[in-house]
Amino acid sequence: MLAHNAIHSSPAAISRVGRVARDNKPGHMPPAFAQPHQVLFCSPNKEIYAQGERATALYQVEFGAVRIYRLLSDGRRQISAFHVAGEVFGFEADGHHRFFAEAVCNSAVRVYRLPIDADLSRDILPSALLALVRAQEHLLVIGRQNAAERVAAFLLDLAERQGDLPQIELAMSRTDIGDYLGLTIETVSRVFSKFRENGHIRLQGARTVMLLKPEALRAMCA
Amino acid sequence: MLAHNAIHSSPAAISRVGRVARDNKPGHMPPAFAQPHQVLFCSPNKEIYAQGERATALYQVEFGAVRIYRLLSDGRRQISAFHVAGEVFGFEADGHHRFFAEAVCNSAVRVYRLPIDADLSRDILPSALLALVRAQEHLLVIGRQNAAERVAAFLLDLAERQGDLPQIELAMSRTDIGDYLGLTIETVSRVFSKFRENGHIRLQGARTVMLLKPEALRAMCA
DNA sequence: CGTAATGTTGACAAGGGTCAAGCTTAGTGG
DNA sequence: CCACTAAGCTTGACCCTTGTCAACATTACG
Repeated sequence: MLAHNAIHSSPAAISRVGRVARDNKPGHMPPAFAQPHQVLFCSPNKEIYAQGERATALYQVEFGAVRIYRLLSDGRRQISAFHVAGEVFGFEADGHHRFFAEAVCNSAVRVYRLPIDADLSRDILPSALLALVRAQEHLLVIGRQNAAERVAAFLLDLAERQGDLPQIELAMSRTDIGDYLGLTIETVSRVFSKFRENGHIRLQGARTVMLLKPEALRAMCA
Repeated sequence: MLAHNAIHSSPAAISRVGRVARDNKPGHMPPAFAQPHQVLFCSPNKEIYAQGERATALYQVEFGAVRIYRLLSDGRRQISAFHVAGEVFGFEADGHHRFFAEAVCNSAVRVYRLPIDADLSRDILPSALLALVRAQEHLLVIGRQNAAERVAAFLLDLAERQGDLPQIELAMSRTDIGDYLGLTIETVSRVFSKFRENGHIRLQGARTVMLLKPEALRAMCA
């Protein structure tokens, strides 16, 4: 079952791109943190941390996108979240990572080594709670919505996070989308095609989506 | 789809059972909080808070069980978590509840009104992170595991939370289990029957489960 | 321009949903 | 104490959505 999407190319260790200048880009990061200890530049599929590793830092996406996922022993994968610019990830309950984190595309990630001081830890609670609410809402999508509803919810969520522009750039492959929505790539692809035929979206290549009727999509996810 | 489990009888308002004696039961609550502002006694299906309400408190289960859930407009329900004795719930990202919380069975819930003072808020971060990890792990179960694997994971999780005794008391109905696992009651029932036929479990009535071969169940969820 | 990775589409199969009937259990009242 | 009832649970028959397998198209890249 689903063995075809078991292949992931991320044996590479974390490459520290060392302390770099980060005094630029003032204040377009939502929870404007203090100086990160370092900034990590990642090419696609670069591993940021792995399941089982000790959790030594929190991370904030500067640009690009990151996937958080888990694997079953037979290779089935569930992506629990995508994180884009400004979002914080890497929270763990007991000092070691229960998930993998990888760059989806060329990305930069700010690294805040633990322990985080008291001021900062007040700032991160909202980020943790946001992640919790997102995960719980995603449970509803995966647990109770059909394929079309899941894809509609996904597209609307992305559009909202990209500033509600009608045109969306998908950083992730169909495999990623399937593993996020609990579907196969074939089903994802068929839903995209159906949406195109219905006039709900326009596709310019596989990764550029224009939402022609966002209301129609919104109506689907009730 | 799934309209048969849309009926929920909880129009009742929250009944405050006022300040009661709570100096008893010392220190068997994992995150030993200070005095709660009140303790709420709940009969089955009593609403603790509703989606849309302002979040005014955090809650800790004293005994019994609580379900956290969301509804789609057509009545489909997804239970994102069950909470049992000692667990804290009610975290929200922006001051209002995105979910419903109801007692599953006769229960008592400690109420800590917001804002929580600084000392306490340090204590609650671990609870929030635990809830986040649980939700993300549940995503894997719902997104990528089949019916038998989901039920196996559910039974093992319950057993672990009840102290790893071989005998489990289910506080919740098949409908609740189905809505937690993203399955119908019929499928849940069939999996229970299959596990009984395989000798993995013994059922004494519908709500008492003995795990005869926990290793076999464990092997299923990889 | 050629090759590999990614995406699309079709035919078919299967897991789980739907509908319906019957069974168990707990609760109630005679 | 037992019969009656209603709610919850189980089981069967059938069917639909989505997964599987395969072929082909498209895109990205060297």
